This record gives sequence, C-alpha cells and structure tokens, in this order.
Amino acid sequence: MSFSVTRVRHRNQKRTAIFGHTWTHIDRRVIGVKSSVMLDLRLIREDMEKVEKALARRNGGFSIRSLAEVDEKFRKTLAEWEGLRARSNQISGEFKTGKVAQEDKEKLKAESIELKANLANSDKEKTELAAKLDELLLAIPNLPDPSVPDGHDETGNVEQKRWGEIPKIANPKEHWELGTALRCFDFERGVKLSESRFTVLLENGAKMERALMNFMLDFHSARGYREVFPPILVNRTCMQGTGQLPKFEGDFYKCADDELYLVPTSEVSVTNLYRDDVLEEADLPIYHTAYSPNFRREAGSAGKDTRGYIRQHQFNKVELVKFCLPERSEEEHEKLTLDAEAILEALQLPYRRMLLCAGDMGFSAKKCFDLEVWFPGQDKYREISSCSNFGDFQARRTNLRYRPADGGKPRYMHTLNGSGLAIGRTLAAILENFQQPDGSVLIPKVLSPYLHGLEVLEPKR
RNA sequence: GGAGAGGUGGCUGAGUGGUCGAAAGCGGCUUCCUGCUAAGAAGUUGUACGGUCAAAAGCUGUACCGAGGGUUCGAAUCCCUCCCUCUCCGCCA
Repeated sequence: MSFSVTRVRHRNQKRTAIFGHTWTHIDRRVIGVKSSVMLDLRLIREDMEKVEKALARRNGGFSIRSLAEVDEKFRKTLAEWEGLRARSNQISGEFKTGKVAQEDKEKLKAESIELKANLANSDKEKTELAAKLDELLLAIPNLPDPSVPDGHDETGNVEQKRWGEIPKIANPKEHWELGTALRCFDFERGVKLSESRFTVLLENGAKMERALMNFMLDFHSARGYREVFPPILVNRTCMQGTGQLPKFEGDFYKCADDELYLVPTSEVSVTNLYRDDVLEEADLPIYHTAYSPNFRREAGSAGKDTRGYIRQHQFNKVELVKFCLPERSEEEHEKLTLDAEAILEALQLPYRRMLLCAGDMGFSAKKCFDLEVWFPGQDKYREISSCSNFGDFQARRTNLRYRPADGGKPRYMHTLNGSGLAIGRTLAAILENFQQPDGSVLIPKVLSPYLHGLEVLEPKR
C-alpha cells in the first residue's frame, strides 16, 4: 500500500517510506492561517443561526456576529483590491504590447503610480481584516455533535456503561500511601529536582511504569495500530493545528529561545504527522499508537489533587490516533473507545464510560467519551482516558485531506484520538484496586510477563 | 558553532525583468491505432478565493515559483530580512 502526496516537495528533500506510505517532510511554519479554514466559513455564512445555537451549548460566549461582520468587510475589501490589481495588470499589459504612444505611456505610468497608492491602502486593510478573521476563527471551538447532551459541567455528563466489579476492601488506602511504602514513588525528591507535581519513580514504580507502557503499546499494535514515537518538542504550527493554540497558551511549557512546546499529549505530534498532505482514500483509515511523556502546566488546577500521582506536570501516556473518512468517524470513535476500554478490562480495572455534555468537552472535540476508572482509596471514579471525535475540525486546521477514490477534489478527513491509557493513573489505579490487607499489591496477570514474572509488589520490611 | 549549496507544478528539471501559471521529459487522464511481446499516435492535465449562471459546464477576475518586505509602469527572475533542507568540518548520545 502506498500513496502519493500531492504537496510541494522541496529540492534536496527525500521522500521517506514509512508504513508503506510515503510522505513528505515539509514544515512551512505557516503562522498565518488561511481564512478559509477552521470552522467552515461557508457554514457560518449560510447558517449562522445553526452555528450560534450549537456554540451556545458550550461554556463561554462565542459570538459569531462580530465574525460575520469582519468576514463581510474582508470580502468587500478583497473585491476592491482585486479590482485595483486587475487594472494594474491591464496597464502592464499595454506596455507589453509595445504599441503605446509615448504620451499615453506617461499617462499610464501616472495612473499606475496613483493605483499603487490605493493598492497599498487596500492591501493594508485587507491584511488587517484577514488577520482579524483568522484570530476570531481560531478562537471558535468545534460545534458539539447533535448526540451530545446539554450541560455546563461534569454534572451534565451521562454514564453509558459500567464494567467490572468494585473490589470490597476494608479501609482502603490511597495510592500514594501504598506506593510510598512499596517504594514506587518519592514525591519529596521530585519536588527537590524540579517543583511540585513532579515525582521520582523508584524501582518498583519505574518498572511498573515501563511495563505498562510496553504492555499498552504491544496490545494496541496487535489490534492494528501502528506504533510511532514522534518528537516531544513541537513547533507552534502543530499546537495550533490540533487546537491547543492560540487559546490556551498558558497551559503549556514552552522553550523560550526556540518557539517550541513540550507536547501536552502526543495527539499533537501524531495528528500533525500528515499535516498539509493529501492522502489517497485507499490509505484510510490510518491507526497510530504512540507513547510520549506529556507536559501540562495545570494552570487553574491549584489545590486539586495536590497529593499523589494523579495530577502531574509531567506524565506518561500511550495514545491512540485515527484518521478516517468523514462518514466513518462515528463508527471509528466507538471502536477506538472500545480499544481503550479493552486495556482496562485486560488489567481487570473496574471502569465506567461517560458521554461528555456540551459544556464539559474540550475545545476541539465534537463528541467525547471519558473513561473513568474506580479508585477504592478515593471511593470514586476518576478520568483515565478521553476518547474524542474531532470531525474535520483538526483536519481543517492542519490542512489534512484525502483524495476521493473517484478522483474528485481533495476533502478534509476526520481525526480521532483517545488515551490508551494515561500510565500514571493506571499505575495508581492498580495500586488501589489490587491492594491486600498486608499492604502488598497484586500485579495484573497480563503485566507479569513485562516484569520478569513478578506477581506481587511487597512492602520493604 | 564554522564553511558551502539549495528551495519552481504529481515527479525530474528549464527558466536572470514583460511574450511565464511557467519549457521539456516523466507520470496521470481521455481518445485512437495495432495484435504481439505491450508499444505507438493525438489531445488533456495544479490549487485557492471571487464574478457570471437556476445549477453544472463554460467563460471570467485575483492570488500562489519557501515566507515576508523593497526596487520597478511591470518580479519566479534584481535587492534586503527570515525560515527550511542538504553537504562537509567541529561538538555530542
């Protein structure tokens, strides 16, 4: 299987074959975004009411009205500018023929110079409006799918299923207590090395973390996801493409000297793999799985989960990413969610699936399931995976298209992703769910092979 | 970090001021021809946004030769800045 990529390829660049595809390595570092992308401007023009209604279901006011105004002004200015250009080109054409009398030449020159001044004004206005339009468009979140329930926060989420039996544990301990006694975590030294919400994994924790990572990657690979390990530092274009920027600048770590960001999730790098490419319909769907460390500043989370290993600035995660035909994304979303659930089931961790309400969904998502794992020590379900369908939202921002089999014009594909799973939280959940009265923790059977057959973590005497 | 080279259409690759959206070849598509080892012939072939049209086709305007700016009546072509890629050296896992 291979596809040809219809994008520009630079000289001296070699095509690289990967997974049977070929792709081009291009980074145009497009900072400005064409106004035709983001939410479909056409949709906004044609059915503003529908868009407004859909957006109103999200938290925060997103007025389309100002956008429509700017759009109208922009198009008017564009038409003006194009008219001036047309005349200017016409004048150049006259010169080309060489049949212009000397005095007419002078006249034309004079007109052209005058035109140039007008053009400069018009151009400035056009550029400003385009920038304004992009700014507004980039700040608009995806429209919630009609099947997404109303609601403002997590209380509006709808439980869709439960799996597994909640273990009966007398006086359950929390994972940090267990993990500290089992020599999994050293929270103090993490703080010493960087700051709060950074943790050192000690031998058992380090080995468990690594075992989980390998187990999950193998598991997904066996189910048709192809493994990739992309860069952990990505440029701004990537972050904008998946929807992290420009709205949430404060949530991420950034290298001051390089305009590079530490990925908050490998969703960013993996989704951007095919940015600016035109794939063939036959290449879809594409499934990838990737491990990466993730870095989040957790701005706005002050006081939340300050103890333990649940909310860290740096954490490991195995991610699932899909690219598919628009008409298949709903089905692929369900399958992807089942793949994430399969990990929890293999590990024998009780969980439930929540359908997020419109107000609780992330910026780029059109529909999202959260998987929540049971934490006996906390006596509640906690998020461990988030499986989202983005529709064509990210595809527009990343210019990610495919050519239909019938040879028609390239169309935007759909992207999806989900955690499969957040490794730190999985470790914490294992500690809490498989804790024994003596403080030891049984290791899930599927994980033992990744730990040289180890079956139980025992506290040091 | 030092030195050099380079960025043009699906690909290769011409193009140093108007006749260039851009030669030629390859590839793709369409048609024709031939039966013989798969070749030949002809034509066609980028993207985006607008206008015209009931709509499509067609016609038409504008932009796009890495990005941005400048010179000029006019820029792929000249000048400046930046980005990226490649090669060699240094350093390094």
